[in-house]
Amino acid sequence: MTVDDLPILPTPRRNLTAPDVGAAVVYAALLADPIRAGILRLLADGPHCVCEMAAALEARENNVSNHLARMREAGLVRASRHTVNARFQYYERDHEAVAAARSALLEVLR
Amino acid sequence: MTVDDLPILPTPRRNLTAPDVGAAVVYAALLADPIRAGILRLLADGPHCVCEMAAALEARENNVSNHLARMREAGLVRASRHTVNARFQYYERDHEAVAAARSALLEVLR
DNA sequence: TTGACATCTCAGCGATTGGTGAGATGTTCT
DNA sequence: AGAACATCTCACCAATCGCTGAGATGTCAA
Repeated sequence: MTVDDLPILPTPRRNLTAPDVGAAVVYAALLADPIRAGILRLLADGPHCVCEMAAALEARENNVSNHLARMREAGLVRASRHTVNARFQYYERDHEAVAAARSALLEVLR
Repeated sequence: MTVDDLPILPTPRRNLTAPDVGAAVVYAALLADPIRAGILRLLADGPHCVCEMAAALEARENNVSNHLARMREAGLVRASRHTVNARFQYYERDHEAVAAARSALLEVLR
């Protein structure tokens, strides 16, 4: 559909309902940072500890930890200490939350 | 896969390659605002003029116009005056750019 | 136990961002 | 031509955001 397919003498429709994009905006804001997006991309291939991700992303560990805290609160990732070497905190994605993010964003870009 | 499926005595892999999330971050930043996300969602159903979208989103027209300018520069939307009533500037999505945004974001959330 | 390592938390700062107001351009109608 | 309308641009301000540094907690190894 191009613009010229519109009805002749268009009168702006001023009573359109506002789309609900709240969830999509929240998830997009989380993805809108190279470190957070990099973390999510890394975790797509399986769990990683903080120092692994910091090295891969060339960022400082406390910085990565800060971003992980935000994504943890948003429910996108989950942390658990490894049972053998508890010094490392391993992060993994919450697949349900990631699926929710995916569908919320696809709803906007549909 | 859960964390306990990891190899015993894990040694952090510090030589992982950094994923390229540049495009996804740019598109996510554009979606990370209720007005811009609302615009994209509205345009999914066909072209709209600025005043229509401003009314639907309950935002001021110059504010909507500002956001449209950013999305225009990013190539996500395109504007053209209606041939009959040239007072209205009709916006439509650039389907190729939207598809690029979709695949960049899905690559991160894969 | 001591030291090294991995992670977390948080205050502070510089940078970026979104909304606003005002003014300018272009279009339609009378 | 003049008035009303639709849109655009831009400087300004307040709010938000990301990075840093410092200090604290917890874990392992010597």
